[in-house]
Amino acid sequence: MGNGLMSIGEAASQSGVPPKTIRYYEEIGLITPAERLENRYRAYDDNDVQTLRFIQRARSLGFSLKEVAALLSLYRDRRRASRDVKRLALAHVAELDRKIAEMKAIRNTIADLAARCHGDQRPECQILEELETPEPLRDGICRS
Amino acid sequence: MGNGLMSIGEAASQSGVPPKTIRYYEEIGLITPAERLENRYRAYDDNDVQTLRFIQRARSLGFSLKEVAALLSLYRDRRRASRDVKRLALAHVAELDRKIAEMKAIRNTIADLAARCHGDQRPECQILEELETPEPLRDGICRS
DNA sequence: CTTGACCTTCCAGTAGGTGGAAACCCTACA
DNA sequence: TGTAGGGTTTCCACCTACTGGAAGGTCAAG
Repeated sequence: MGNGLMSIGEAASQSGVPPKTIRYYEEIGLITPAERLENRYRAYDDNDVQTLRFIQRARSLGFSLKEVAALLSLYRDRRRASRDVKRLALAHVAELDRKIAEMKAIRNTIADLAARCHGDQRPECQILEELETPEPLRDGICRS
Repeated sequence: MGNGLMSIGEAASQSGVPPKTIRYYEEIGLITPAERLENRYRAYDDNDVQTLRFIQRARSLGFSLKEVAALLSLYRDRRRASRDVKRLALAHVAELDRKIAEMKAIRNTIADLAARCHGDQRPECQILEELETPEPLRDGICRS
């Protein structure tokens, strides 16, 4: 293909998004359906690869596909206000902060229990006892 | 039901596990199939509720259903060594630590980008620019 | 001419449920 | 007696974000 078009495999290796995933993104309408060659193979240009790379990076930063779709439409809109992009990013940060706090609390609860378990041959185990009948909550412990 | 048996709805409200989820747990074999009354309704006793509560707590601490199944079999085994329980708990703590670190790195990357975006009417946006063409990695930034 | 690496489609499965439909059961109330 | 409501039963579909595999088409090299 000397005309700036490439196969799905080439687009995959240039963007970091696997072929299967590219087809999936097309199927769910995240990207516009690729052109087809005579043999029905999908054909991509550098612009498509750019978009795929954009998606790949947004995903690696933990944005959901829905958020990626929003980012993409902002990305393509030359007139967008940066305010809208920032709002989306800050909402994501807030969500991450929430999840991190939750996981930390859970982590500490389990680490706490594990510290009180001898961890030897004997059957007595504070961990199972707590799961069976929990003690009253202490600070930093989250049970939703 | 005066005989210590209760319906799925009652078991649900006593354990905190919704009826649908109880049926689901039965379907996947996490709990043993409930007894049935003449009318084919499921019937639970206090022991079943205890088990459901155990599951509910383990789930709220982020254990996967597979891990919960392992905890349950340890829970039911009076001869188990507390070492085995502790190992499972500590593995979970390690996994949580990994995820927390990953999320923190991602969170900081996005917060960083957002700080460099004006967030006003203008279209220029550092966030989209970074997604389009990333700068070299700096410390604390994770891109998998 | 065959081999192997691509590509195509479709179907199924992952985790952990949730929502809804259609039908049955039981009780209370008019 | 009829009915309205709340439970319960089953089954099927949907959610996220893919991934694996099967069956078949295409193409270039040896």
